[in-house]
Order: sequence, then C-alpha cells, then structure tokens
Amino acid sequence: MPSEPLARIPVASTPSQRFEEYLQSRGMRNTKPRRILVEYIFNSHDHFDADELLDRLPRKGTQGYVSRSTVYRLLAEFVEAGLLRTIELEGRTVYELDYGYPQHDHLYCNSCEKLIEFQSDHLLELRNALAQKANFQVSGHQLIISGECEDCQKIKRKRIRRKVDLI
Amino acid sequence: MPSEPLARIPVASTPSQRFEEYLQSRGMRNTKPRRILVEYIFNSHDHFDADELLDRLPRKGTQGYVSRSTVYRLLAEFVEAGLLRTIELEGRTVYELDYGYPQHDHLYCNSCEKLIEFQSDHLLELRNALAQKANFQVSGHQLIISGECEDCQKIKRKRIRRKVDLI
DNA sequence: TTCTGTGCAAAGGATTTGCATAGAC
DNA sequence: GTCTATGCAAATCCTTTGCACAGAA
Repeated sequence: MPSEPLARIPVASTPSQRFEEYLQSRGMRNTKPRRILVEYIFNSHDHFDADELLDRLPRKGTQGYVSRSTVYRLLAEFVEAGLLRTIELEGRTVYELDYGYPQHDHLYCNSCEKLIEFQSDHLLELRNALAQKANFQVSGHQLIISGECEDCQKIKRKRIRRKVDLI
Repeated sequence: MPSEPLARIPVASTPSQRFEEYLQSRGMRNTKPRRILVEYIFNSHDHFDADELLDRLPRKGTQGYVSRSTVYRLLAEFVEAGLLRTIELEGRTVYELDYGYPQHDHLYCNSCEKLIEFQSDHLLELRNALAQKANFQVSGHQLIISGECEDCQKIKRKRIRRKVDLI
C-alpha cells in the first residue's frame, strides 16, 4: 500500500525566517530593529564591533535607523541566542557569526589588525585533553594567535628592499 | 698555573634589585610608587586587575598610598618592561607575572571566575604549525579554555544530591 | 638645580540604564 | 488595549590625560 505523501511541514530556510521562529517561540516581538540587524549580520560574514555596525547602518533621521542603545541591546541578545559570538580584542568587543557557522579560531595581525580565521580539529582534541587533566568541564575556548600576516610581512620586506636600493 | 679567582661581579638576585638595575639602565627614577608596586607584584603570584591592586594597597592618606592614575601608568610600564603580561577577560584587563615566569595558558571557570594556569608544549607546536600554514609570523598567543572548574562541579553535584534527599 | 614622576581632577571612550512613548500582538 | 521594545539622555565603568607640584638624581 503506497504511503501518503508526507505532510508539507514548513521549514525555515533563511536566517531571517529561523530568527522569526526563534522570536515567536519565546514570545518576543518581531520588530524593525531586530529585522534590520539580523539582515545586516547574515549578509556580511565579517567581524565587526558595535561602532562599525552603527557606522554602516542608516543615520539618525533616515529610514532604517537603529539607536546606539538598541544596537548594544540586540547584539547582546543575539549572543545570548547563539547567533553571534564575541571576541575580546584590546578593549573592544568584536562580534562574528556563530549560528550555522563552524567553530574556528583566529590569527590576529598586529600591523593591519586583520582577523584571519582557521579551523583545527587537533586543537579541539588538545583542548579537551588539557581540560581533562584538570578535571575541568569545557564549555568553549578562544585562541588568538597574534603576529604579522603574510601581506604585512611582504610590505615590510618591500620597504627594506627599497632602503637597500637607496644605498 | 692556578687561575685567579673570578672577580666578584654583583648579580641582582631579587626582582626588586633587577628592577632597580632596569630603571638605572634607562635613566628612570627609583621612586616610592615603583618600589611599592614591584614589591606587591612579586610577592603575590596571582592574577589581578588595576582595581583589585588599588583595593589591596594602602588607602589615600595612609603611608604607601599610590594614586589610581599612577597605578595605571606603572602597570602599563611594567608590561612594556616585560615584568607583567595582560589577559583580556570580559572587558577588564587582568595582569599576571611575566618576568622569569614560564609561558602558559588558562582555564577560566565561568562559575567562580577563577583562572587556572597550565603549560603545554604540544600547544606551542600546534600553534606554530597552524601559523606556518598561513605564512603567519607568530609573536605570541592567548588561549583561554572556559567552562567549570573541578570545585564548582563538586559544589553543583552536592546541591543536586541535597535536592534528591529532600524528595 | 633640573627634570622625571606623581596626585588630582577632569576628560574620554565604550557600554549600560531609567524612563516615557512607540508600536507589535 | 496590553505589554514589550525602542530612543533618548544620563549614568556608569574603566582608563587616559593635562597640569602644577613633589621629589629623585
């Protein structure tokens, strides 16, 4: 006997839709600022802080403006919700996509302040082994390797070469 | 022919003495606040921030008082000098001994906010290998593994046991 | 005596909060 | 209509700075 076709269960596919469901399930309201920020965040996979975000969003008086305090409030909310994760970097808080984005760590260039992502299973294994030794129950970790990126090294070498040329 | 006994070259043995030499070599002055902070720092191998330090130091009006701005200035100076290193932790800057103290990383307990040190050569090797892959020139790194320390896990388990007893 | 280092008060930058109102449900 | 979320302004937290004076060298 042929089975019935499966009922068409609506599946949230876009981040916005998933977020909408998240809000509903918690009795939170689907407001304009929330839509604007979710939209922004999922369309730019970069690292950013509250100030950069405000800079790129519409200005006060313009359509789509979100106030500074709301930006802070929503960023914290998104972190809580698991949409974003934070990186503490020299005093400022930098945000990056978390939801549906693989766990990773960063190389931080002291010259150009660029963050470069990398992923390492070895690191995870080592982390877990290290924690195990101290009977520590891991919930997460953050590794930032700092130094100088390839590009900045090249630029520096070029400068040195020029200096030599002048002699 | 027996050699002459080696000339008695004075060797700075205590951190304070070494620091005094450091100051001299740079034409910096050996002031009371500097002595007080060096003394404090090398006698307590903990992690601390500017505020905690101020809390533990003599109060205004008392002998040995160091002003808030001087504390900040000297902490930055010590980091520059390689006596201390910093850890960025949830907004605040935490300091710890660096000079003559082996490189290490931290487990951070989210419950009691304790920092637990550990050292891993494997981690250093892995770090260097990872950076190498991206042609990144490493100058340092910071790894914080967060979660729950052994003590806090025990306390929690105890609480749960108590709850069960009540049923 | 000279010039660095300090204390004080004030400024700064990032983030948070109290409150009245707008707006989602 | 009800009650959460927002915008605004003010507050707060941590840190830095300008300046006059103290005190090392």
